[in-house]
Amino acid sequence: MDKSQDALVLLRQIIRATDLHDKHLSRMTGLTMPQLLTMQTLRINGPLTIGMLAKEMNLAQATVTSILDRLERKNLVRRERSHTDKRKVLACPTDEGLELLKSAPATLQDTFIRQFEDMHDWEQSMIVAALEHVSHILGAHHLDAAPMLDIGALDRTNESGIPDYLKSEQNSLKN
Amino acid sequence: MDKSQDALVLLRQIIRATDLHDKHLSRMTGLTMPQLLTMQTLRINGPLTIGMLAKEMNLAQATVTSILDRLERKNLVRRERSHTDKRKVLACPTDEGLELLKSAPATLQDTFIRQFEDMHDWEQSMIVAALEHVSHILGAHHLDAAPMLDIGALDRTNESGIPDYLKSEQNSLKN
DNA sequence: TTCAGTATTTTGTAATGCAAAGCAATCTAT
DNA sequence: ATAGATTGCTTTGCATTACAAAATACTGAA
Repeated sequence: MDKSQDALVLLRQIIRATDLHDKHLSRMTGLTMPQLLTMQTLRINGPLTIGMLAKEMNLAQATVTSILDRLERKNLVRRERSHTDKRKVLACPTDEGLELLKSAPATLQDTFIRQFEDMHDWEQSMIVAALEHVSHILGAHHLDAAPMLDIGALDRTNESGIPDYLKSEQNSLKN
Repeated sequence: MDKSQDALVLLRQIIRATDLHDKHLSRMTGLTMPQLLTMQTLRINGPLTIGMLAKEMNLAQATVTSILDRLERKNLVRRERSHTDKRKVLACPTDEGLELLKSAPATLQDTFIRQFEDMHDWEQSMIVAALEHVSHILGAHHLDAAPMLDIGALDRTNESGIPDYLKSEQNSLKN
């Protein structure tokens, strides 16, 4: 009958699955979730200033500073001052840090991609279309998101328009 | 071309949107995210023992105890010892607690349901089918999920089978 | 009664998370 | 040039999470 209930339950299942996978990864790597999120964000985006990192992760700068302190102590991240603007500090993942992520158990998106690509072309299209629909309904199509499921937050708003509880500023990318 | 990348980006957008909405709700209600999650869990499930609550939220019992301490101090939750088994303590949302949730801004699922029900029947079916597919791929179809998006975690594993990083015990429901 | 098991709280420690204050570098307008 | 505003990060102080291990309280069975 009520397809909207069905859809909501399925969405919750999906979100929950990624959440549980995150916690699993966290245990495997010995990092806390915020630390893991930080590493993943750096892996995807490359070196970032602390401010950009904080914006990406939707956290206060002070919070990111203390997370980086611990990651640096573990030699997973290195801080490097920008040459062009010495106020800025770049957080760079170390080789050891990247290695840790690589050695982590098969990521959820690996599983997803493998099974997704086994599907018929029309099935793939149907799923993408449906997800687009849902994303639009939730006002999520504005959000800049990396193609990875593992950890639960990249940030950034683009356009105007839809739900207003996302009002971060535009970002200028230049270190 | 690469539809799997598209699908992953869309999924991340969706997950991210619910996360941002959670943080928004958190600010509006003046509760932290774990506190909000606790209240929502109680709203959905009704009074629960501390142990059940912890299992639902995928947290340690000790953690839930301290969260409840603060919610109780705010008069949003009341503790009540079970009569039949005096070891057990039931966490009951107070009227004030339920009121707080009700006065919260329009929930994400309200938006979702409203727009979803405006769609054609075949579109609804397509979306549900696609979500089922995705849920299955992620091994999420086992997860017991309430039909609500607002806050990011209800727990519980059912069957055997798929991804093994969800190994909570079976739950016996009787206070 | 005694004892193993169950349910919760207490204790102790580490990590988040943030606002506000502090500092250093840069920019802007004089 | 240079005072004042701004930007970018860290420090400080505080409240909250989060969890393991120990302590407490109750139950049910031998």
